[in-house]
Amino acid sequence: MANGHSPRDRIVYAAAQSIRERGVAGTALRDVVERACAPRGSLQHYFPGGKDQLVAEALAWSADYAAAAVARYEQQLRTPTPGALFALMARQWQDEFDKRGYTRGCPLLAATADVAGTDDELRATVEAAFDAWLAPVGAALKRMGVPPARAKSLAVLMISSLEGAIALARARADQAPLRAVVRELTPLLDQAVAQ
Amino acid sequence: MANGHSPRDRIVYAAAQSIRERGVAGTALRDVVERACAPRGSLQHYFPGGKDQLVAEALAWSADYAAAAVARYEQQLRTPTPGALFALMARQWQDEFDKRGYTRGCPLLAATADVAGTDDELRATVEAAFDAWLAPVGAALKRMGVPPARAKSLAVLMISSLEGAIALARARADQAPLRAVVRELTPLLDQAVAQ
DNA sequence: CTGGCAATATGACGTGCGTCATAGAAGGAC
DNA sequence: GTCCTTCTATGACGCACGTCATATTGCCAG
Repeated sequence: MANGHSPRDRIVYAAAQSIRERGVAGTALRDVVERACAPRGSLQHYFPGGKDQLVAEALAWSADYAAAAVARYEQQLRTPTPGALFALMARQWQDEFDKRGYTRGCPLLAATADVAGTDDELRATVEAAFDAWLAPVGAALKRMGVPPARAKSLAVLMISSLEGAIALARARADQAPLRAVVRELTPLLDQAVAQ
Repeated sequence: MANGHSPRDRIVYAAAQSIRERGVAGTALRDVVERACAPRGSLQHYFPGGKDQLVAEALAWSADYAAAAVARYEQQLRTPTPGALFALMARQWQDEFDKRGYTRGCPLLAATADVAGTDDELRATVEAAFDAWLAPVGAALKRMGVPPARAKSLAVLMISSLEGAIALARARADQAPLRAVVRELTPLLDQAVAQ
């Protein structure tokens, strides 16, 4: 963990990973700095806003990461279709579960479940994070030939199904939900280009 | 809250509601008994297994509730099709958000996000809860004419999309994700009967 | 060399948590 | 009545948490 990044970046990253595992309420700052191989004193120095600030930055980082991944997937595709993009997004999670088990989910979903109902400020942060992820998906769909009017709602469908399938996969410790969602959704997604 | 049910039942119910709002880690037992208008001493009497037992029972209760709701929806439908069933399931959440705001989500999803990665015993409980919800959906699809081979994966798609859309709706404090998912998924679901 | 600022180190404080110990009330069985 | 089981009441314990106060280091500008 004590790699080339700055202590501050490592703390944000470690916070994001902890949220993925245990949720926001279950994330302890002492544990985060330890994982980040960072000094405890750095917490109050880099994040004077306390836990809220750190969580907000972790979520923003996660959203940027997801958005960058979407852009990467789009470039990788030889035949760029919505279904293929969705399959690649799901593929990433299957690989994650393969390699590291089912301990980690999506930080945005975890934050939503934990604090969307009680902390409106953090809720707005999560909303912005989801938007930063949905936007590139919708844009990619348009470039693939999906009518602009449908691109947004198809992006919502993709993210919703993916998030739900990730959760189901974790709960069952089985990738089958991810495979099922991809299999069932691919025809619908690719059909949206044809018309 | 001090209605006709027994103190024990009220505690389980209040625990489920608290999990929906704040997640498992964010749920405090002192707060649960207070909401349930139940004596604190009842906690250690009815739930000698501590918080884990209470959470497990709350999740099991939630799953039973969801399963019963599915059965009710199927009966309500004049023209029973998969799309209409899904629309009704989503409709319930839109009404919930309308009446009570976006404070409460799905307890199963919250439990998955919080503890699926750390507590395998509770993870198994969540898995059982999801199965108890998926089973009646799959059975209903079969009765509507969906080929048995597809019924299960379509049920997974429905639950996944619904869960994800609920989360997105909470994060954005907006029902649009639920509407989008229903709109996009209805043709696909109803098409599964025709063939 | 030295002043000053960024960064780190470390201990303490108060709070809220799950849990436990122990005692008391309620009410039927006999 | 008395006894026993079920349920309730209440305080305390230990621990982990977020936060704060306060030193101390490292380092570069002047």
